[in-house]
Amino acid sequence: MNSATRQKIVMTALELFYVKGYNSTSIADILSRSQVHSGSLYHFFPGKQDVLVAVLEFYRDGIRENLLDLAWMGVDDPIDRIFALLNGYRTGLLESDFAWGCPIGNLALELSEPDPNIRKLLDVNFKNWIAAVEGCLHDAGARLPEGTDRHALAEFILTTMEGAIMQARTAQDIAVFDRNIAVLREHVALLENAARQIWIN
Amino acid sequence: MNSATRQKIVMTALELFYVKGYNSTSIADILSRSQVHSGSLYHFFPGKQDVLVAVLEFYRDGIRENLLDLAWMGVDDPIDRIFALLNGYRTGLLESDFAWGCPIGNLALELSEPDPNIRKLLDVNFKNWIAAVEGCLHDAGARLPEGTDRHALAEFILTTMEGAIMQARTAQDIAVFDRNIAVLREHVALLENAARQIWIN
DNA sequence: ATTTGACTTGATCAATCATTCAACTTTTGC
DNA sequence: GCAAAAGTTGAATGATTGATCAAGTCAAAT
Repeated sequence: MNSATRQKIVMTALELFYVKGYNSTSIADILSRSQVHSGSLYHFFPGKQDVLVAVLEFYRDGIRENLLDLAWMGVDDPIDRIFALLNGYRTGLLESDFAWGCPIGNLALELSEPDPNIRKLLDVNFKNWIAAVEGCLHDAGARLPEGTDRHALAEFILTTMEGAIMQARTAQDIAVFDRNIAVLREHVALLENAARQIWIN
Repeated sequence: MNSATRQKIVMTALELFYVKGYNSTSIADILSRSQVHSGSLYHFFPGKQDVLVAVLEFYRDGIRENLLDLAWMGVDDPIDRIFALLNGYRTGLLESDFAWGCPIGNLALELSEPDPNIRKLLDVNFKNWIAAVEGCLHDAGARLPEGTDRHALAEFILTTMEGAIMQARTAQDIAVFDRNIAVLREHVALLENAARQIWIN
């Protein structure tokens, strides 16, 4: 059930949805780009929306090897890992001349009234990202003040990333992204400071 | 050049673009909802994109009276004003059952390769919002540490708002929004603390 | 070797898309 | 009061949309 054709469709759709968005990507776009005929596509997928489901499942199942492992290669410090992850998106913005961003974030805002199934897949993708960052924050241990809500902070880091991408793309200026990350860095620094203060007293 | 018909078109398009997005809103949608005939629409606008331009200009020109004045009614403290503004979006999410969010943010992510004119309008809308918040931060004076980059902080507050909306909408859970705002509140509190520390020493 | 079922081909479909236009009505300027 | 301009009406256009399907290919199983 995972033929080369099916994979070609999913990867092409992934690429197109990422750059053009879901609604602006036509089935014809996917077909011509992937060199697949419509009958084949509809053999594997009941409809366009099911292609999106497959794309979101690909993101969901591959977050470790396609995202985290790459961003964290050679980075061990848990706090550094967080900013290494964010820096991956920065690189994407620069390399694509602000065409890329966060594929999940784009779809989350584009699809206004998504199918419940799709909404859940978007949500689980966010949740997995948050869980990964939350793991880093947990690994940071006593470097953060006791009682810090690490889940909320992980959500906040996703928030910062999404908002920073949105603004940088619109302004077509990476400096906006950098300033946002700098404020986040300062926030983390303030937390680490507060944790040290408690330690001293 | 600003007939009742034209206004009806712009306000209807504003509403539809907000809820359904730009690409998912058809001219036929705008026409049927606004009870206007296609000839009239194309009398005022060369095409669909020009309707979007008019909508974005409406946002740009009305930020004071349509957004800030409403959010800041009876709120004088500059820091309170910032969170009152954010609370306005929270109310929108709740009242619309997560259909609303930030109209500019939605469009910014939906339109992947926008016309330069449109991109600039999106950008200027963000910039005006940031300038308003930056004004509050300026009014906060010595409550923030000397040397605080108030522009960067204002950008960061927009970032927080956009990211919080995105996550709350996707999770369909206002608690996500609240947790994000709580972390931002904590960051501001840490800054105010730091400002006081400097004052004491 | 033949049958079976998975897969491919590509012409074709109805629906919807943004847009056009000629005829018509109303408002404005003189 | 009349001519020009502004605005309205709604049928029609061609392009594109997502989707269908009958005919064909191919590999594996019996």
